[in-house]
Amino acid sequence: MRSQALLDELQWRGLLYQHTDEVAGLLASGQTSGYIGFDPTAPSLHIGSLLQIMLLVRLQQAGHRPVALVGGGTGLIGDPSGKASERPLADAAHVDLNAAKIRRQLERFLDFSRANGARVVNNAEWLSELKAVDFMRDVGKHFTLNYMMQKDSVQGRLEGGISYTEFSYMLLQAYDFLELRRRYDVRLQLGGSDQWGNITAGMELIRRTTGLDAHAITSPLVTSSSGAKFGKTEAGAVWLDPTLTSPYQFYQFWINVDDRDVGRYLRYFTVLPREEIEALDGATAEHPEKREAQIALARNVTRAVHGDALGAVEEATGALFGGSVLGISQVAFEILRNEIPHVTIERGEPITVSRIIDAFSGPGNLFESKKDAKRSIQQGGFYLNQERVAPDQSAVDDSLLLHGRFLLVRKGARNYGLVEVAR
RNA sequence: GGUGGGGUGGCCGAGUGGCUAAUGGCAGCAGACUGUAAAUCUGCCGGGUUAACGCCCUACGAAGGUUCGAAUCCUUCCCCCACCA
Repeated sequence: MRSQALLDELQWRGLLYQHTDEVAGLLASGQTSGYIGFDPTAPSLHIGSLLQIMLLVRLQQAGHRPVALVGGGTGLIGDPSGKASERPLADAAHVDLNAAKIRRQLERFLDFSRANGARVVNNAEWLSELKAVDFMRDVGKHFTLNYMMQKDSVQGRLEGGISYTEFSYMLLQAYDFLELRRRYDVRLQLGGSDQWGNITAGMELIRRTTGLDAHAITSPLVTSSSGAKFGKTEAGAVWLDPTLTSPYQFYQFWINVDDRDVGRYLRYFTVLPREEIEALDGATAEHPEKREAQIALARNVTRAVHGDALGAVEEATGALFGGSVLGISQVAFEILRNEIPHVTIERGEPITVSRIIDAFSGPGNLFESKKDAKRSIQQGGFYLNQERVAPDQSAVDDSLLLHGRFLLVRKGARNYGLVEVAR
């Protein structure tokens, strides 16, 4: 019944896309193990993978053992699922390095101590040992070309081309499932809906080679109401690694979620209980301008991913979006310094608009280029201490400095930077 | 291996010798309206420099060449697609 609770829970949260018929029986039969694979082609997981991580968390909460598989082996091949075109091969050194980083990210979400303690494994462990001839005989023989060609991941690529390497990917993932079934009695694989084909290939392989049972659950693709790809911002993906996406930017991503999406995201990405989420749904419907649901979402997810950094982030957010600049305390500025783009100017050096622009221009900075900055000023989108800067303004009066040394820079509605005069 | 078609800015996609930093759409940015939302309207949307007009640099798979001038023509190479072998 505990198991039915898991399926009900996933169902209510909108996380159940497809599953095998017997999965309810499996979950009902007692503690079992389920796994999800994570791709180490990037040095960090992003919020797309966060949904998968949360699936493992929910699995563990329901009393089962979560197994996170880092694809140190499969990452060298490349999963064609959901990809429109062939990707360049990743090099082994990077994949190794990434796998180690991703392992650490996964570890902070899972509990390793309990009876149903989590496990993190790397498929390089067995895939790198695999001999081509053995693989063809032991794995390849169980799949017909016809079966493989029918998979969506392959179908989608017939027009644009797919290499034998990526075409074979599903067999490696199938083999992973088999290995996990043998080694750790893992009977369930979870994943995004695009993984269904790979997962069922694994079930197929397990049945044919061992006769044992295997099961699958997939979650829907996360969408956004605006039609934009979920998890992408103008700056690129939203990463879990604080050096790639600062905790402040991370929090801002969630705070800015569309009213139409926030209820869904609360269900997907937090472990908040049903009543609480439903109350937030009501809050959004009644006084959306208070953004209570967004705040709850941002707070919970940021805490889960960045832990203690949440306090500083909220302090910084309050300072920037809370009210007058004069009310920002010295302490808040010191926090802000670490959360938003920040430059230091020598004391005595004259502060000018162009000096500030230079400091904040560059790829990935507040302004992409100096041209971009000039444009912004021309269009009236550049502010110092929340005061719009006129196109012909060049000097900045020292008296504007807050606490004698801080100057708040803003581009447009919500992009901030901080100038600090060295003491 | 052969024949034919194709590779254009973040994406899609026009453009077949000068009027092309390159039509259009999407995405993005700024302003107005707001709630750090959505929708809508307006403007912007390779980079450097300039108060500005402008000037310069880089760019149409890669490298060469023809030409006063090339995304557009020629050569070689790489990649993709279709058919044939």
